[in-house]
Amino acid sequence: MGDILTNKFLQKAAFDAKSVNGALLKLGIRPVDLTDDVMVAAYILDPGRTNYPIDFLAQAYLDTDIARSIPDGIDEAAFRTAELADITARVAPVLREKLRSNDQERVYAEIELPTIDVLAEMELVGMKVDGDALIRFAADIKQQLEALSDRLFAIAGREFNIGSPKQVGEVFAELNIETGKKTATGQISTSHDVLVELAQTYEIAQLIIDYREMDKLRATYAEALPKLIRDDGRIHGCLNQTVAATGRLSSTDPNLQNIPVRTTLGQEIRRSFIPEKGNKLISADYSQLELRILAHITQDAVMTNAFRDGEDIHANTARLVFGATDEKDLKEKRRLAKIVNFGIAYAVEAFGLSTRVGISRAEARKVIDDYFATYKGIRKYMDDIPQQAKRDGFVKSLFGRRRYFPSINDRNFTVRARQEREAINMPIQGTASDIVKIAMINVDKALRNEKLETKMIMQVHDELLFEAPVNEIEQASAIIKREMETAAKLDVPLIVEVGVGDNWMDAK
DNA sequence: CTAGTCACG
DNA sequence: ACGTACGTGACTAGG
Ligand SMILES: [Mg+2]
Repeated sequence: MGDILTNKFLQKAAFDAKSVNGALLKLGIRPVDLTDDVMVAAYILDPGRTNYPIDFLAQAYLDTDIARSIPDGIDEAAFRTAELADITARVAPVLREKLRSNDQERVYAEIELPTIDVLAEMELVGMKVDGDALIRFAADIKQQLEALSDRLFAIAGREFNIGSPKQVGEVFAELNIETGKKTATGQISTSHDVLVELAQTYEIAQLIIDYREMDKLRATYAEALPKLIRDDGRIHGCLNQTVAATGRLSSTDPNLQNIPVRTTLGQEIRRSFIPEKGNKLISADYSQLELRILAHITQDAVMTNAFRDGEDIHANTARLVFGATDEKDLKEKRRLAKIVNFGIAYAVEAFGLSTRVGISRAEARKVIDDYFATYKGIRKYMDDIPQQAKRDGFVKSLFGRRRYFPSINDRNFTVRARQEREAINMPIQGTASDIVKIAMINVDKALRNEKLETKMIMQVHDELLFEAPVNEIEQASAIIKREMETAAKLDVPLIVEVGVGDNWMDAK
């Protein structure tokens, strides 16, 4: 077996190679050098599926079914394992040929396959978490929640389950508080946006906002995470490579890509992610990655030059599009520009922009028109991509990653418009995913070449997080920054900001 | 199991 | 005139 796995002249295909090599890695055995992962290959061919079970691969690519029953006298687990190996070996060349004819061999072989072992290693290393700090935080929050409950019940004139949107809506009705907005099922909406509006007039709305924030932190993080800390003091979550339709990774069990960072209270959670004694955390994140990619893809001269000149892109937009002049003017217009710059990558319309910025629809319409008048290349892109998707059925990232849009010609306006927005966003988000994966592969390799102990421990879409011995910090930081900034050569520079700290918050 | 909500990029 | 910003995952309530 060992001879087969280490024989360089044999082609070896796996189904879910991260599980295979992760298990080996855990035993201290070097990962197998695999020529194929059929699950990942199927994901690259069509990343829009929810999963890629072996039954599907057999059916779709070999036109066969897996056995409906186990032959007499054969152990079920043994049979299914052999069958999995058989189908994997047979389907691998079929998938390879499809990748080749799609011109996707490089994204598969040079990005996705090398990413697998990097992810396996990251999962194995895990993240150290201060469980006691989280438990203390949870206890503290719980007291505050009880105090808040009492105030809420006093205002409502009765007790109710604050965690139930339905009951919150009922309380609002009893107090004659009009929210205006309804949910998809006709219920009164009590979402954050609605509550912020109501908070202008009603104290209860602000209290519910506060309650929700604290309860979220309590349940999802402060109480959940300590239970997941293993004997080594670390959390070993899963990084999924075949889930997101755009090429991004996803994180589960637990999700470590949505650790709070925005609110002061939430930042306490982030502070509980710490290095081992003698180590520090290094956080490296791309500055404006998606906007830089948008500039590159659209070849918009104005935005491209702004990035080349090292401009503050939002301030630049504020001046060029919205005519900001003096400092005071700039501050407000920069805020608007930032929201528009983000929204553009999601194909925001006047309606969406108006509610986000707090201006009228007519004003929002003018803002978007002015934006496109300045960034003409971006307007062209917004027109071209949906056409491309309608013509080809898919769009692709800079590195050949595809996403299909089967409903982009739907007769239903809403369905069609949604797919058009998804199509507009995909090359941007998809290319960002490509670049970050390339960076992960290259950083990992460079750290190994230099024989450093520094370990990559998390990826959060445009950020890589590392744990490094203190004596390696300078060298590792330089390697990380260099490899991330040179992961792709675009017509605009890629800029990475590196921070070091004794917890995830302070490393920012 | 689905809906509603909210944490992140 | 339609519905209205992309991509995720987890928790709670309620059926
Ligand atoms: Mg960033």
